[in-house]
Amino acid sequence: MERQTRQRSAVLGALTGSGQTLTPQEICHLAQRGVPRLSLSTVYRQLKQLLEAGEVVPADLPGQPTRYEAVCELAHGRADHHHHHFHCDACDRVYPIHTCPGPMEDLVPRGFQVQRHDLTLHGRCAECASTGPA
Amino acid sequence: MERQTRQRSAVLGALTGSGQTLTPQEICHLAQRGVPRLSLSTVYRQLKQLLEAGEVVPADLPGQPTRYEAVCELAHGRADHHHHHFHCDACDRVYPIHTCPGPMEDLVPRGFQVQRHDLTLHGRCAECASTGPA
DNA sequence: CTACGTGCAAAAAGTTTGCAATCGC
DNA sequence: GCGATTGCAAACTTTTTGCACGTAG
Repeated sequence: MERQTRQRSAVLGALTGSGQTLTPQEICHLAQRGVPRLSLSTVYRQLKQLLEAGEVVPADLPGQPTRYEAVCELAHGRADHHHHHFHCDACDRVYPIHTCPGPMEDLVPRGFQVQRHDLTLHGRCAECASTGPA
Repeated sequence: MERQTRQRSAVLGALTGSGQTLTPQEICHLAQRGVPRLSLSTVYRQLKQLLEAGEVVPADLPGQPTRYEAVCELAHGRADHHHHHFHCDACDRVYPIHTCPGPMEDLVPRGFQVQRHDLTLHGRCAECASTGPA
């Protein structure tokens, strides 16, 4: 069903090309390098389709606008790869964390069923930590 | 500086009274039982003051509107008590988790400095798990 | 009495949708 | 050519702000 439009490849290209976890705004700016008249609505619409197609996954960090990341770049080729995020408070970039502290079932009271967990680390990335160790 | 207004106690009362983690909307509805003409703006303004006063802490769950919780009820009396959250996908309630999987420094690449982490568990709470085990 | 707090309405920010024009297939 | 996709503008949601009135101290 999905048509191959310039906008679609520009959106996906912005994500895979950056190898990062981006907000819709950032995606729009990046993708406009290839398609100048690209609108933010189209970015949202394409993101929705790409989500359903499993080519992109959302990364909802607490207290921030939803970001998106390309599956192929960040998930090492596995569509369902479980990973977490590191948010640099200094440069506001988001890095994938491919390790996990392990099962969480023990943390909850009796009777609770844990199906999923999100972990977000905050701090300073290597670059910002070395630049200005505030 | 902070004045003791009916609105202020209604907002704080809604949080402490419920013992839950609530959205500003929920707080407003609850608090309007005592102050019917309470406006949502005032809820936000009081929440901001209560945050600064350390009587309330925000709980930003990924992909959801920000919720707030009263410190005294949920943090066992310690203003800086570190805790996490369990979100029930069925009833949409949020429960505090007072345990923690432990230090997270090992998860990040060399050079990264971890200062903080947020953990959100998702699943079904005891009540919903027993009611209808979907 | 005076200044902070309140309610309302409007604004800002992020996201979704309606619609006519466009473009892939 | 047909129908999905696009761009624009308007709607919607969550949160913030401007302003005149109310009220605590």
